[in-house]
Amino acid sequence: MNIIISNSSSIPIYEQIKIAIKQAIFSNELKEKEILPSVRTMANDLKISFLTVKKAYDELEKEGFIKTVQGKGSFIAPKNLELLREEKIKEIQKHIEEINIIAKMSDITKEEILELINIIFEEEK
Amino acid sequence: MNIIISNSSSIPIYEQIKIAIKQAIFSNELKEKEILPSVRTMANDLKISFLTVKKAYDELEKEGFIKTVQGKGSFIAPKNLELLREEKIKEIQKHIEEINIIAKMSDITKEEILELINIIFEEEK
DNA sequence: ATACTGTTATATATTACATATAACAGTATA
DNA sequence: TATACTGTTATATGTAATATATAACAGTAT
Repeated sequence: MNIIISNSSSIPIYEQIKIAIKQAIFSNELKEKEILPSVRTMANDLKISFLTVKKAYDELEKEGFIKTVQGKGSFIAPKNLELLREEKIKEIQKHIEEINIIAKMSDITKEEILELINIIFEEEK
Repeated sequence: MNIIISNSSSIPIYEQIKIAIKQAIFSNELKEKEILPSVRTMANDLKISFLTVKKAYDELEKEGFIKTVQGKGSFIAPKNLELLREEKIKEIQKHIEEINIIAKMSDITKEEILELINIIFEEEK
């Protein structure tokens, strides 16, 4: 579990931790039932407060990505690929909504956007 | 100039004002050299502090959308539509690149994304 | 017992956002 | 020139989100 955080980022630290863990789950670097670093261990490693790590873990648990047991630790939840996919689709939706706002403000047509998508998506084929 | 703001939104009030004015500029509701409501007038209308309106105006000026003269008021800047368009297209490109990365990581197909675009873009028609 | 886990409560600090108030400065005009 | 508008600046206050420090408490494993 290798996490790099930046305290100069506008993204809160606990959010950076959440993103890193989610990505590790998706890339299978963290597998089902695997134990995560304890809140204090990760806090020491990252030189931050354990309360910040706890906040990240609490939210990950609420979102169904991990399962925490007092006295034992936090574990990767039986992975729900569909959940991860839904998360990613939501991220994409947010980007599209942003694009929609910009496009409407600037008289950029859907056709122009589709063209950009074609160019960018085919680039690395 | 009709602006509706929500103080329960997660978007700051000054940001909501900026967005509303930018949209009014692009939709030509506000034309070049047209005067905007004074900071105090808009503050009264929206029942907010004039300092919040001033913050919005200050940022709009920095971004080149309006021009403020002490004692006179704030005016819509001579607009360079093509330049603004190019900037907006670049913003959209960045979003599409982000989408591309997420999609490739999560096995989300271009077709699924195009479907999302259709849904989101048609929503308010 | 001990040494790990997580949990909770209290307090403090910083930053962004928003407000209130007062005083100051530029512009237009009756 | 007095006035009534403009914008500007300084000071102070308040709230919420984020992050920290510290201490005490509770569960688990050996």
